[in-house]
Amino acid sequence: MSDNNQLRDVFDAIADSTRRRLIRLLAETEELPLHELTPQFEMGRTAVSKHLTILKEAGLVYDRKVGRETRYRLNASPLSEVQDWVGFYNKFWSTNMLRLNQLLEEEEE
Amino acid sequence: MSDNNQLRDVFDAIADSTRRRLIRLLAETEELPLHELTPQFEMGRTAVSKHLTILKEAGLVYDRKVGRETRYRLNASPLSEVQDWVGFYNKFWSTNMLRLNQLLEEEEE
DNA sequence: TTGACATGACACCAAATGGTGTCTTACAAT
DNA sequence: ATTGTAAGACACCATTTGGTGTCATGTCAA
Repeated sequence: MSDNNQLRDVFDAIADSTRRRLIRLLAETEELPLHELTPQFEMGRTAVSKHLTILKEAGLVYDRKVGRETRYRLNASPLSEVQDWVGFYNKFWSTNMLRLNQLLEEEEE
Repeated sequence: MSDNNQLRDVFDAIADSTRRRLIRLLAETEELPLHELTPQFEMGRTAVSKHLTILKEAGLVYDRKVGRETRYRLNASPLSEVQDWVGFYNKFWSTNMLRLNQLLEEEEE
């Protein structure tokens, strides 16, 4: 299942380190409003809000309004696409593969 | 181990779908020169070359000159960083976690 | 009801991104 | 020796990105 109606590529969403930190914070604390997330970063509220929008477009966060604040919550399931992708290449950095690379290096035409 | 002298963030390098296709092609064929990679894409040689440079900066490809061609080879090991990162969040999309999300959704304040 | 707070929605800007085309150099082949 | 191919190095350009500041709206609290 997971979310397929994502406007934005998940790989794109996690490319930015600020967004990865946001994911981490939301993983730790379950649900957080913008004004509690902002002071964790050295940038303005608007910038953090934009990053959260991008995460939302990728389906990585949900948001819900509670009073005057908007609380953000992690939805990690789109990350399964990343895990599947990277899992495929796992076999290419096994110890055997590193050995093969060394051999090719030494050969050097 | 793996490569730590990378100029560019691995997450950044794999954010682009063209570069992910390049990684796939190099995983399939072990070693390929630029002029064989280029026709796989709907863009010019220069653009493909730039993408390969970015992959190189992230340590994801090696290149070696053979005659007048430059052959590119995959080095998947920096992808372990991605696998480690995404692996941490695996527990957040287990079936139990999805159930919890549903409950929070229904509650809805 | 007045004032402070949280956020959304813009407009704006500099720098990075992802393409293009051209020129030059190196190498291969005839 | 000449010609064609492979690729590096640029200059160039449009669009996107990642930040800023400001203004408007909605909500809480005194």
